[in-house]
Amino acid sequence: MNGFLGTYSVSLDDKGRLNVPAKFKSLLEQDSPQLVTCVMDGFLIVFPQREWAANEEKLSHLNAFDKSDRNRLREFYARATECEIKSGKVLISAAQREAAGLKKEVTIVGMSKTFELWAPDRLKKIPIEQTGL
Amino acid sequence: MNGFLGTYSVSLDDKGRLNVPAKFKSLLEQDSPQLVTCVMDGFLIVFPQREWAANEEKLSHLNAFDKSDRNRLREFYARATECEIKSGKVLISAAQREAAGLKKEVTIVGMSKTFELWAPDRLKKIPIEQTGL
DNA sequence: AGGATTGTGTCAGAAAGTGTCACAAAGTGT
DNA sequence: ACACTTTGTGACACTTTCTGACACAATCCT
Repeated sequence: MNGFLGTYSVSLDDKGRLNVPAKFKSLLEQDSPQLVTCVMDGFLIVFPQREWAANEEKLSHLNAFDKSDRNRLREFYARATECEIKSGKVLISAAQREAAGLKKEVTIVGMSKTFELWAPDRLKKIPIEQTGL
Repeated sequence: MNGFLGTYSVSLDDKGRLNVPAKFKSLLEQDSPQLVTCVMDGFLIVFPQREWAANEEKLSHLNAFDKSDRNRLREFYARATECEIKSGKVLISAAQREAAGLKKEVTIVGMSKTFELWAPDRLKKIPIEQTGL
């Protein structure tokens, strides 16, 4: 597999753990069990560790002692949580589940380098724009 | 873990001690139990000992006999307090709690090399669009 | 010195996170 | 279509972490 592709429907277990689909799991295992989940506008993005680091890189020019730079850095870091695949599952923290409106059912959408976690009803509301396809 | 990430909500105990989240604790223990807390603009920054030293390094070019440089140095040092993780907890002095408006509930925000302590009501959310994410 | 205040260690119960397993469902090969 | 393999679900027991409290030590004040 070349990247995360497709849409999957999975369910969280009683403790809020996500069972990573087998296809994604095999991709991740080549890398490392480390992931970073990041709250976006109503959904979560899951970055493999390496991919996260690449994004972090882009912020390296910001100055942590400048007030507005610091605010931007904070937004970035505060939304993120480092987590790990354990026994094939990833625990999504209560706060992040809350932020993304995740209950039991979760829709996973592959986005090549990353993938997204959606509450099914939120995803349905996103109109399909012209993709140029 | 590669850095402090994420947002945690913790509570101070009856003596104003902060229970450091386990994920941060494991990061700190690789380093040392020494920390420096520094009052910023309405919140506190917590530096692991080593990170504090690195910042201090950056200030070393300032001239202690220059009036405005000296003012900057004073600001930096005067606001800081050295403290230590003891039995997994860090005592935040009454003065610093006061300055940051910390009562019982505290929001911890990871900032990679450092982390911040906020009174929940002071920490405002910035809409995603303005963050450049 | 005596009493108040502040700081420290510890512990029990609650809450949150983890490993494992049996079964169900889905996918595969013949 | 069948048996077999892989994947996903739900549950349970267990471990770790967090909270709130208490007892005690150190410090400060008068």
